[in-house]
Order: sequence, then C-alpha cells, then structure tokens
Amino acid sequence: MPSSPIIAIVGPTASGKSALAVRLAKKFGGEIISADSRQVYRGLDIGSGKVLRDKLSKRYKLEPRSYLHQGIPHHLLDVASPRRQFSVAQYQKLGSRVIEQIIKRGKLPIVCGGTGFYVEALLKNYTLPPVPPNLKLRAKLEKLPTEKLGEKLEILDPERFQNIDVKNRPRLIRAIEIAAALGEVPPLETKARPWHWLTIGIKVDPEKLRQKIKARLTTRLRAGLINEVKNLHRNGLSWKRLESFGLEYAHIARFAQHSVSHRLPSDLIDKLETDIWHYAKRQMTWWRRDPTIHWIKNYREATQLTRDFLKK
RNA sequence: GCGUCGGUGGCAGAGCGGUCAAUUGCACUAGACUGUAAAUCUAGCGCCCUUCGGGCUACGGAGGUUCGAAUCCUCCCCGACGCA
Repeated sequence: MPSSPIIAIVGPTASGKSALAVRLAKKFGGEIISADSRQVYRGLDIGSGKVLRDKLSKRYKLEPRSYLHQGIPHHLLDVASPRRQFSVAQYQKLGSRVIEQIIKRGKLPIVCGGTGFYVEALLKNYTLPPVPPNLKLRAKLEKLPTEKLGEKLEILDPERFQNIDVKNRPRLIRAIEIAAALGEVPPLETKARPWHWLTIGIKVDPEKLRQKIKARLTTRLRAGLINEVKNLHRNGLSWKRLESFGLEYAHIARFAQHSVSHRLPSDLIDKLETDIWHYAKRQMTWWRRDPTIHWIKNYREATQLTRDFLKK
C-alpha cells in the first residue's frame, strides 16, 4: 500500500494556524482536520476560536458534522457535546477515520491545531490503553492523599511508578486505573500507518505573540464572548464545567457567577491574557522537543516546503 | 509644623536580635506530559565560583549599640493618615 502525504500545522495559540491551513488547502487541494481539544465541543465557538461556517454552503454531505469555511471542508469541529467528557482516544479514532476518507477522495489532509497531544496521538497512532474511565474507581481514589496514590501505583506497576510524576494526581489516578484493569500500564507505542507527514510549525516572536493574544482577546470580547459563556450556562452547562474548559471559559464563568455586567474589568482581562500567554508557552514547550518540525516565519516558506514535500 | 504608622528582592506582602539571600503569592525562565491535555504537574529565580559547598553585595540613606542587626537607637530622605 502506498504511503499518503499529510500536512500538519502546529504553533502556539494566536499564531495564525487556521489561516495558513486554509491557504495551503486552497493551493494544494486540501481538507482540514482540526486538532483542538476545545473546538471539538458544540457551542464553544468564539472562545475556542472556531472557524466560521460558510453562509450559503450547500449541505456538505461527506461527514455529518464537517462544514465548509471559505469553501474548504473542516473536520472534527463540533463533534462532541460539551456536557460529555471527550478524550484523545476518541479524537484519535475520529481523526483517523476522517483522514482515510480524505485520502480516498484524493485530497490532501491538513491536520491543524494547537493541542499537541491530539496531533501526536493521531499522526503517530499511539496505542492508547483500551481502558475507559472508571468513574467509581476514580471517585474512590480521589479521596486518597497523593502519597497513597503513589504507593498504590508502585505496587501495581513499579515500572510506571518509576517515571510518573508522583505529584500529579490526575495522572496517578489514570495510571492506577489502567494498571488495575490490565495488570500494568503498557508502554506507549506508535503503530505505523500508510501515512507520512510534514509538520510545519509557525514561529512567532514572543513580543509579537503577546500583542496578538491581546488583540485577539479584544476582538473576541467584542464578538460576544461573554454572552456565549452565559448562554452556555443558561443552556445547562454548569459553571464548574465551564471553568474546566480553561482560559476564556474559566475566567468568564468565574466572573459571571458574581456579576451581571457584560464587561470584563480590565484587571481580569490582564489576568486572562497572562493565562493565555502561559498556555502558548506550554504549547511551545511541547513542540520544541520534536526535531522534525519545520519552523516557518511566513506563508511563502510554508508553501515552498509543502510543494517540495509533495514532489517526493 | 507636630503626632502616628510605614519604607524588604520585578510587584504584593511576611519576618521584628543569631537557625535570613530572607516564608508565601504573583510575574519571569525552563521542563514534564500513556483516554480531563486551554487541563494537570515539576524545577529555577541577588551576583560570583565547578556540584557538596564557599565567597561577595543586600532589607530607603548615613551613623551607632551588640560577639552578632532586615530586626534595637539617633539623625536624614520619602509615603500614608491624623491634628494644625
């Protein structure tokens, strides 16, 4: 079976990934697969930076939830209910299905998104342990002190205990959950698929990125971000759930619980900006360790890289 | 002008004779990442030396008391409040 080319676009938030993806899609006949852990949820639109659905796009019939933006098909947006827990595993499953479809259509899959874990799980095809969340077990473990969790894991799987973050409770709990079901936490493997990909990373000067974050937040607030959050709550999402989405959703949810105002005080805006900046830095930390990424500064470099890549 | 309280590391704010280069939070920098990943977690953060460790400069300024001062005293500068 011949290997199919895929393009991946990564970079910190507000770096212009979506625009680049559309541009490449237009030029090379591509379809876009979003890799964003918040854009998968229906209703999280402005805050997650979701791309707009084309107004008069005739019903797009290939995948049920996909839609056109600037005439380009976008996938894996709005595929989950915000009331339900979504996960990398589901993303991986949906993503590989969509990519196969796109390849079948003879189009170029362009994976584009800020969630590094999602991008990697999809492209490298991680063998994630087939252990669904066990809510009862989690609730029980949640009551234990962190050291106790470590001890439990050490007994179940001393090897995993060796390299886990012993202070990170969610990780400990998940590891115990897996080990309890499987007898151990199997080492993470990647399973090859008939794909090969080029990863393009968008590099933005830190000062400039901060400015872009600031400007984009202002735009979002003007676009009705606060109303979006309030409506989500009105439609049944708990404040707690909204807070768990982080950044815009968390800050505004916290604010809206104590205020009916439609304007965010400037000190809260500053704090939110800082949080988004921290997030951007965490994203960079994630990708820095991948030496295969081609970091680019403008569209031209990206199109050139893509052209060369597709020639091979 | 008198009185009171205060001036601590980028900011906020502890410490109030030794164990203090100075708790803590924020910011900043770096890192991790096995089904919550916009989440979660870790480390560093005065300067110099190669780590253990050591040296130097520091708690508004200048003096002083003391074996020893961010901590006590005196004067000066600055701020807040009160009385004029």
